[in-house]
Amino acid sequence: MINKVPQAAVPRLSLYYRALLESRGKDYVSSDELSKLTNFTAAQVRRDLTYFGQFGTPGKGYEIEGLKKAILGILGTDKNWDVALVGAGNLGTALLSYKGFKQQGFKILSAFDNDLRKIGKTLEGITVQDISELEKTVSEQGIQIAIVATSTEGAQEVIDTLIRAGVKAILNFTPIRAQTPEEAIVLNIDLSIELERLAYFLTKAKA
Amino acid sequence: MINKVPQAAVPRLSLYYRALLESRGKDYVSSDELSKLTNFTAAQVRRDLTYFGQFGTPGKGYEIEGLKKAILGILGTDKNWDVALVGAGNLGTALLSYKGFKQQGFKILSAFDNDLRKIGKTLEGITVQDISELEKTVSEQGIQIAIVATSTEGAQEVIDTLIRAGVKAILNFTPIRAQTPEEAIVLNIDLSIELERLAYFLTKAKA
DNA sequence: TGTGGTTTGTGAAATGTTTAACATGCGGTT
DNA sequence: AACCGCATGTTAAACATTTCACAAACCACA
Repeated sequence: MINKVPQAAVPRLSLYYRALLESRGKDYVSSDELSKLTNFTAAQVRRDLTYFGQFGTPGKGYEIEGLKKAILGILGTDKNWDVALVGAGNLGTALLSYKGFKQQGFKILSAFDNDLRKIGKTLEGITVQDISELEKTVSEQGIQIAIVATSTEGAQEVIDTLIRAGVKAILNFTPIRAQTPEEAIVLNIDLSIELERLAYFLTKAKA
Repeated sequence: MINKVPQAAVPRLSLYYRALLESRGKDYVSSDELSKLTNFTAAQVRRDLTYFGQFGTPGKGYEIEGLKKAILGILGTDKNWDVALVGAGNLGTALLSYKGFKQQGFKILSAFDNDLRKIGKTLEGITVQDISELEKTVSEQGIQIAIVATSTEGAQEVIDTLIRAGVKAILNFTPIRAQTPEEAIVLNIDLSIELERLAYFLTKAKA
């Protein structure tokens, strides 16, 4: 592939996949139909898919089962992924019980906290371990994905430890912007910033 | 202002603000220093700020207190915003106790659920109300921002109700992509999609 | 008042992404 | 086997965003 894939195309792929799940009973779906299901333009649907290969048949559209498998393969969600959770507070607990993860092949395998009141507790079948065991456990289990839902204070250190343990991809719910090596990725979910974007929208709308 | 503001500039503004908070003790800060604090380029810092006005002094930089106030005004976080929370499950409860919101002037004023076991409970000083009261309460209280942390099933209906009640900005944690009128905004926080982006990164890295 | 050092604000270029438009290719039909 | 209709894949244009590079502006100091 010569062309680079726009970052935004990847989450769109996830949405196309969801749309395909809704198209049961049919064999083929056109970019036009996917467009209506996802609210992206038909041209964008076709363009996005061609970033990754040629999946359609002119005159017919995309064979649904084949395209589903192809997208799973591209995203890597045809495999199961083990995930470590750091921080078993309110948010961490909520994430542990979030149903959507398991559905797409993500399994939280171990959870960690530094709060003695939480360590040893079992939530959703996972026993919360002392954070001092983080590096050893994660590296032994070969976990590559981690979710950080700790307080802000220890977050950079937690992320450093995760990287040392071999984690390559992190979903970070703390407001810090961590420094990480090139070969790792951190996606930040920053709730305050999202609310501020909403406030900006409301403020601007009035002006 | 002739030039349109890129969508991505707004969250960067939030990050500049945070960087300014860390620059205590100084009066002025340069785009170069802000660049180092935020990992954006100095040119981007300057460009972003000029989307909203002229805040700097050539040769000196940006006066910190003035710039802080300016950003607060732009984002609308100089005011307090009341927020409604729909869905008092694990995630909703976690959001209720999330400290970062209050800090930036967002206050969850009321919470709703359709589960009889949750209705009437008081969490963080907020009593969970029956979702049937959603439209009336939210419209009476004049709330403009809502967080949706319900299950997938009722989500579109919840969002429709919020819009009817006058809500203009929604932070949506469910995986649905809601249809809303032009004058409203919905920001989607889709945890499965974020994990899938991570899986894509890991899968691609190997290839 | 003039000069030097510094940093902004901004045209212009470079880069990246989306949309438009259509030639190409495929399947079905006669 | 040839034709028709349809939807893909792709080329080119349009649009959007970021980076570059420098003139203009300001301050400090002599």
